[in-house]
Amino acid sequence: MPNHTPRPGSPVRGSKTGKPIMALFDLLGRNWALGIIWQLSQQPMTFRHLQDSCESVSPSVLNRRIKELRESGLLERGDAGYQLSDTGQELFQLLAPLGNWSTHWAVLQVENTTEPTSSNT
Amino acid sequence: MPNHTPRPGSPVRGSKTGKPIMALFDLLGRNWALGIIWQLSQQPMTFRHLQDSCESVSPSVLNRRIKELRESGLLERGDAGYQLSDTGQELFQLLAPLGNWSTHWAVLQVENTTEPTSSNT
DNA sequence: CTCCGTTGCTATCATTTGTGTAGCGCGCTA
DNA sequence: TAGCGCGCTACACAAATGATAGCAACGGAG
Repeated sequence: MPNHTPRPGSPVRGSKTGKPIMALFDLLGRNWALGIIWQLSQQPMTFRHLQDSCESVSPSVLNRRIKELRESGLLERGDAGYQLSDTGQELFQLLAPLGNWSTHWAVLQVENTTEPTSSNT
Repeated sequence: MPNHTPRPGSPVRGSKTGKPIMALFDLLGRNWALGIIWQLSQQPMTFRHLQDSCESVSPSVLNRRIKELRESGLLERGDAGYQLSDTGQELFQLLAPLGNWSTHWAVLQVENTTEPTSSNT
């Protein structure tokens, strides 16, 4: 079982030091992890609803991410399904600005895409 | 070549809508992407130096991440090697708080690890 | 009770991604 | 010329992910 939830203090994928920030990056740097947190920040969701929100995430991966996020204390089960824990809410507060920034970034990307050569009329 | 740099506005891994936030999450949710940004935020680095900073990243992956981050406008080449672009700096400003929070999170994790049963004195 | 739909979740397997190692071509210095 | 470090590539193997099918449990309707 080479796949384990990254924990600060213990070696993680690519980091033997276990620096908290690296453990966090290992946890969040897995497919759909950030997306799941993002979706759950809006409202608690059932497993299947979460699956629908993340358009095409397979149940195997979703289940793995949920398990990891639960073990990391970011996510928990409630009456309405899965939801962010207090810790998860804290994290989301830090992540939230990425929403606006990403649209700003999108504009820059489109500019660079539509204007490969920029120094003319 | 199924591996392409996620761009806002075009379908990304797991998101056909191409919502900017999802494209960003797709980009950052790849192994070492966040770590590379984190390392480069401290100082520009050469390819090999970056490889050492990220303890065991293989050159193939590092090269891929660099290419993706460059195409995304977050990273560029300078005299001292690779460095964050202005856009990349912007992003890092938003990510920076994660550094402190991750240590806070680490404390919570350790508490839960050392006290598996919590409902006593 | 059976039937039906929904739930969370697992099993399986093909595809994609990452790892680890070796090494190339280049430019520089001596 | 030889030696060095540079960015980067090639290759084979391991790991993670994607996609699909399906199970057991629960609740409500009949």
